[in-house]
Amino acid sequence: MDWDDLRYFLALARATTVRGAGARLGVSHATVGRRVEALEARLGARLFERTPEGFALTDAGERALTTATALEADIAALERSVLGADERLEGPVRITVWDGAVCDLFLPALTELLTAHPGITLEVSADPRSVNLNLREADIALRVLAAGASPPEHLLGRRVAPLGVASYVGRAHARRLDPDLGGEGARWLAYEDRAMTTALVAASSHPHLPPWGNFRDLEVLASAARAGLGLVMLPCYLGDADPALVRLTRPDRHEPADVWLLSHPDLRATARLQAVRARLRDALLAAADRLRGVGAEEVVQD
Amino acid sequence: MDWDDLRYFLALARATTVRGAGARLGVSHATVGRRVEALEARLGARLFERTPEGFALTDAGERALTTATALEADIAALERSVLGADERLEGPVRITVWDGAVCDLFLPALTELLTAHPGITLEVSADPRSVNLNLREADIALRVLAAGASPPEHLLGRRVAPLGVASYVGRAHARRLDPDLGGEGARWLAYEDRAMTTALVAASSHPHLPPWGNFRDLEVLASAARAGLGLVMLPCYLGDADPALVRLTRPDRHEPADVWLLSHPDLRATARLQAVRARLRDALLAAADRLRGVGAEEVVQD
DNA sequence: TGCCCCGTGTGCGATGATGCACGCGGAGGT
DNA sequence: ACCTCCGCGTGCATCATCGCACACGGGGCA
Repeated sequence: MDWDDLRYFLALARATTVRGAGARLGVSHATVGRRVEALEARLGARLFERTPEGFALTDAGERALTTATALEADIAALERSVLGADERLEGPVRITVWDGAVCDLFLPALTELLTAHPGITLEVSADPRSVNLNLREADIALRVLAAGASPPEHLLGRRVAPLGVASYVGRAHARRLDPDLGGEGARWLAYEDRAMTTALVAASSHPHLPPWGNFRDLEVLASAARAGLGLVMLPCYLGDADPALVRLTRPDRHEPADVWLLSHPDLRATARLQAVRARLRDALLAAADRLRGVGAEEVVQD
Repeated sequence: MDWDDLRYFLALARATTVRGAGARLGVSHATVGRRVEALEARLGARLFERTPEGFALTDAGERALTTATALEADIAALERSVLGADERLEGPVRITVWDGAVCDLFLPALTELLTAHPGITLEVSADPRSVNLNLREADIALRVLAAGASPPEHLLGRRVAPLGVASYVGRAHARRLDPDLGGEGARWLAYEDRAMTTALVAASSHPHLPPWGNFRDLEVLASAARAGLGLVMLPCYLGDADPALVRLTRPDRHEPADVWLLSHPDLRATARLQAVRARLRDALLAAADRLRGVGAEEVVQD
């Protein structure tokens, strides 16, 4: 019995295809198939039903999934436990941000630390989805939470700054699109998250303008605005930093959300994480104005 | 992170030497060392302190041991869970007995079942130590419990017969050693378990005779008796079946213990285990007289 | 109805892990 | 004080495992 086979089983149960599971595990789909097959042989039971739609769990598979999920959590806890006692300024630090552009706000502040301790390796990933710090998918998470919301239970969290959102228009298209400059037929470029879009539009300076389109990434949204496809509401740190964008004439800065710095309590004492966290926090506090979007207002004058 | 490394870690934590751990796992000692080393590298922490006396757990190792032990239990439960639903009369059946000689009492009764279902493979091991059925070290255990004692909690148990113990002497040495035939200087050959030996001697027909020696295996004890090294108290199924042994003239049959048939509730519904268990139980019930040691009394007449 | 795309299962070459044999160091016994 | 035994770490030959490429089958779309 190879305990590692349960890792493959778990991935396959979640992905439902050997290709998908292999991609997540970073191995070939053939390996996933072989390992799961071996596991079934050793256990003497079929864990999956091979259907044209993919791999579906059998009853035995469902029971195994329960156990395997618990195992995964236990092993993640083990990792955190031993990592929590690590006093060396070496090793990987995994940061996840909700949007890649915020890196501009803190990466420069980390260079000194990173050059002083070349053993520390940084892994930054941008992913708007929530990550599971309990499973150690990351060590430090930068996330945006609605104002007033609390971070998940049992997580070490610090609110570093309110996140300002403002309305922007492509600089080259301001006269054509800004309603206050006589623009006609303008529309809001919409996030993929329609509920959030509706809320943002309702609270905006021009709640009567219709939403249009469906953009998932902030960067894409900014690009669409630069191209003059419509008006857009963006985090100020993004819109203000983009010279091809300009805020609408009528100010409507919202601060509906806060930026949080999250990490797992088990890793509180880990030296390298402590160091990175401290620099990160300071950098974000120092960049609070840019995150709120104050001090950078600029309006196109007629 | 290879989950299987935790299996090696666990074995090493218990064996304290890579050689011992390798032996238990059925792999080379080099492999154990390499896998544990890899685990430590991945976790970024030393789990063992390399001392001249062997591998000692560090603090981090102690914490890891807690988790790994829990993982082992979970995985064993998973095995039982999927195995419990196995309706095929195929696969391994692992039986452990407290003494190899009892196999004579039930193996003949299994031949029919085993020839009818060649897919069933039998693995029998004789080990007087207690086995952990929760960890699935065996599927079915035959164990001797003191009269009145209960089987471990949460275990499916059935008392199949009282175990008779009687005193024997080598047939060729009866006249010389049996006190009731005028033997002088006789002594009891002692079990390794001195407490049990003392209790047995005290309850015997000749409590004044001194214990002597230190014999671990029942078979060895019987051999010593055959050689005339002394008197011996043996389970009746053993002594009565040995033509070179004869019971002492003064009867002193004890029934201080019971034979129990133990298995795990999770495996109750497993077809092949059900079948084997049923045959096993019937065979032992049919052999109850031999286990008690009645109907086979034989006394050397002067 | 025919085409295309996606996903699974299999054969072959390559890589990485395993087992074996050896050297070394320390502890215990004589 | 010497010797011997036991256990750990390392180099090399072997073998299992993995990744890659291909064939096959089934559903979706035009």
